[in-house]
Amino acid sequence: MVGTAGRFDAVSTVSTASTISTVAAVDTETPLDIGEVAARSGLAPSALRFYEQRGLIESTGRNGLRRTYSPAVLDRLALIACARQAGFGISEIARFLTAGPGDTELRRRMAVKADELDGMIARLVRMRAALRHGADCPEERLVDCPEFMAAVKAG
Amino acid sequence: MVGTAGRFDAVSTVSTASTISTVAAVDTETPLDIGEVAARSGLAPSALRFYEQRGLIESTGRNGLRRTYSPAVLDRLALIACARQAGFGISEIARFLTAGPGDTELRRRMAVKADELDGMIARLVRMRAALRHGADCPEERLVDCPEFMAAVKAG
DNA sequence: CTGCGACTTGAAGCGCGCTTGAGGTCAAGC
DNA sequence: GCTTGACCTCAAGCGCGCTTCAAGTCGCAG
Repeated sequence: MVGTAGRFDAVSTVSTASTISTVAAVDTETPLDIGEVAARSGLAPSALRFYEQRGLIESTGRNGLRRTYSPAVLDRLALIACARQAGFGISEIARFLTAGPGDTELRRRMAVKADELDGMIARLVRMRAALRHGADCPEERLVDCPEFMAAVKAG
Repeated sequence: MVGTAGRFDAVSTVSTASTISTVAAVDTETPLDIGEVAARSGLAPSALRFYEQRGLIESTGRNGLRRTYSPAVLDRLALIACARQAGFGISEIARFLTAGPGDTELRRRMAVKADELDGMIARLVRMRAALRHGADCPEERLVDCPEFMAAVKAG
């Protein structure tokens, strides 16, 4: 159940309601219900509820008791996923997402974070080089390969 | 207590015993006791014990009942930190570190991981761009800034 | 020789990011 | 109309990566 990730199962909602657009253009109006969003984002409904509870996303309404979301939430989820992978915590992301106009403090912290990302990216690039080298390095134990270790040390 | 990270407090061990080397060249022989390693790596002794228990590092002996480590462990810890930041789990890192000669399966997985890092690095780079832009974007709410959102979507 | 303080062990605890369970509600298909 | 099944809420649980606790041991300064 868990391993079997998001499969499409409620595409009907979208395809039935198109009376306006010419082709199959991406609908930015019709609300998606949580199942759809889950399927498209690859996240579990429980995760979406969790995010909503934490203020990362918001539902635009209900269909019965099912949450419905604006299609725009998908972009937002992409952003969240991106930020998560960059090492941001949930509450931190929430702060970024709810950033007001005069929130100079937060903007400053964003710049700081960007600088941190510099270092992180550099480390990841070295890690990647190390892995690539390690993948076909003839050395017995990887740890004994100077090139492998060097890739990590530098920086 | 916790916030007050590793401060030097056992440097005596090293400085007292130097009868050999000419200058203050980095000693690759004299074992470091756990406090030293903790101070130099920025990790807590408990974390070092934890890593040892999980097979990520190994102590070379004891000084009384204190663990002692080869200075080489510092490189290894750097590698581990790097790998951790790249999203590797502890047990996964252990497998990489204990890689044997004929472990082709593991080498293949390293290549896969390297490819995953490609995507990850790309996302981080985009995240960085988004943060840099967001840091001085005049838009009211960051989420409303098309350039900010675009930085995340692409890719 | 006596403290002191940083280490030792093993087990329990914590924060984070969700997931799972119990018990319930609703919309749609038969 | 009734069943089905995906959602609902709220609370508890889980895996990961360490940290903390309790009780004990040791090396070194005074």
